[in-house]
Amino acid sequence: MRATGVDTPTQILDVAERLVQERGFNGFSYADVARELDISKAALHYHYPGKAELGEALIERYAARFADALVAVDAREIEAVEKLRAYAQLYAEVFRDDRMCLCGMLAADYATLPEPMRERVVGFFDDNEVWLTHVLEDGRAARTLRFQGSARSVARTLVGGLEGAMLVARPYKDIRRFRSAASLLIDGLAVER
Amino acid sequence: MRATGVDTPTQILDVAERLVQERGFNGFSYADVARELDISKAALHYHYPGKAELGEALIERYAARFADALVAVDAREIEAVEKLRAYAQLYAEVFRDDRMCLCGMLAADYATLPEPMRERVVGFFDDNEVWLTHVLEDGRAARTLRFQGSARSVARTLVGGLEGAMLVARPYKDIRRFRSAASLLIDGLAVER
DNA sequence: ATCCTTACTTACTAGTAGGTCAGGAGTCAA
DNA sequence: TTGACTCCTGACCTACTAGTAAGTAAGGAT
Repeated sequence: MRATGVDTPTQILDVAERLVQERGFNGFSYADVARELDISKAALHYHYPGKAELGEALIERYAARFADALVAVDAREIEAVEKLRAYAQLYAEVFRDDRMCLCGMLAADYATLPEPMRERVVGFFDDNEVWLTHVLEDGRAARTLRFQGSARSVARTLVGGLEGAMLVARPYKDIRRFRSAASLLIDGLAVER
Repeated sequence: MRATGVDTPTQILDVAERLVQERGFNGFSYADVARELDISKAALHYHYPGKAELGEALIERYAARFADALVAVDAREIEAVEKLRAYAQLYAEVFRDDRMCLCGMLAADYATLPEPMRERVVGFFDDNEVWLTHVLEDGRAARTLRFQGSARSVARTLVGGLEGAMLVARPYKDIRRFRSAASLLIDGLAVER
């Protein structure tokens, strides 16, 4: 453990996470991470035997943090549309410093990922979809949300829409592009009053 | 020129395009392309001096084909909403055989791209945005489309929404996921009657 | 005092990355 | 029949890739 007070495995995850979110899974190397932390490549292999295992750990931590954030949103006594806005806000926070959603980035790299990573990426999207589906159903039942089609299909459209909004906004380095798209996607579901 | 009747530069673009759309710009190599075409890596360098130039040629051709398709859509005397559906259909065709939109994929790889490629990727999105903005404005004027906010911001939401729908649908290998999201995005703009 | 674990290091491997260069075969016009 | 041009190959280069082998300093347990 070094001066930062953060243990090495965590520091490795922090650096690798940022690199994957910025550059993609095939856009960074063990050497990149080792250089930034000023440790040897072999130290990385000590903590994470291979890139596949590092990738798995990355998704696991990211998904867990996201899941925690969703639980926190649920704990707030707010209307469904506000939960959707809070959900979009999670994405907006990720967008800062030119980062793409980790799993959105890995979805792009999907064809080159080892199988265990693939399963976790899909699991992340499934979890998001389930959470959004519940929020949408609650909102429809409470008549604060209105939409055509199944809650599930709207949930999928939202996940895709927000991931895509990040993807396209990133080259422009303009978070307003993301916010504008997120607002249009969500406001269209709100019952006017 | 070999038995196929297609010249080498075009064959190179064909293979490289598929590889980028499937695996990303950092997920394929000159060796991959050379192996598939059964020519030497040096032959690739003869036609495209470096990966950057190959990438530029890739985007140029892709954007030109896309632009031609948009002109063809415009030539058809159909309502704005049908033009939007035709636009989404262009994406759906790209989605076949596990391909992501070339520029959507390059948007993910954006941080690692050489500057000339970056400019062309942004140019592609700009062109799409402009075309969609015109269609949306025409539709609003003809009262066949209805939406909140500027046509420009809706255009951006559509580009992002469709790119993201492809991105997320690809791990599931399910074009219905894409079609469903595309329908929800576009039908929400149509004036009911 | 010894043994064992943790957390590394240096030095190395085989393989792949993008890229270069000299030259050769085929075509074509003068 | 020579020269120029196009399109290509084989041999090569340097840098980097993920990963491994062997060793070591520090610290706790017995």
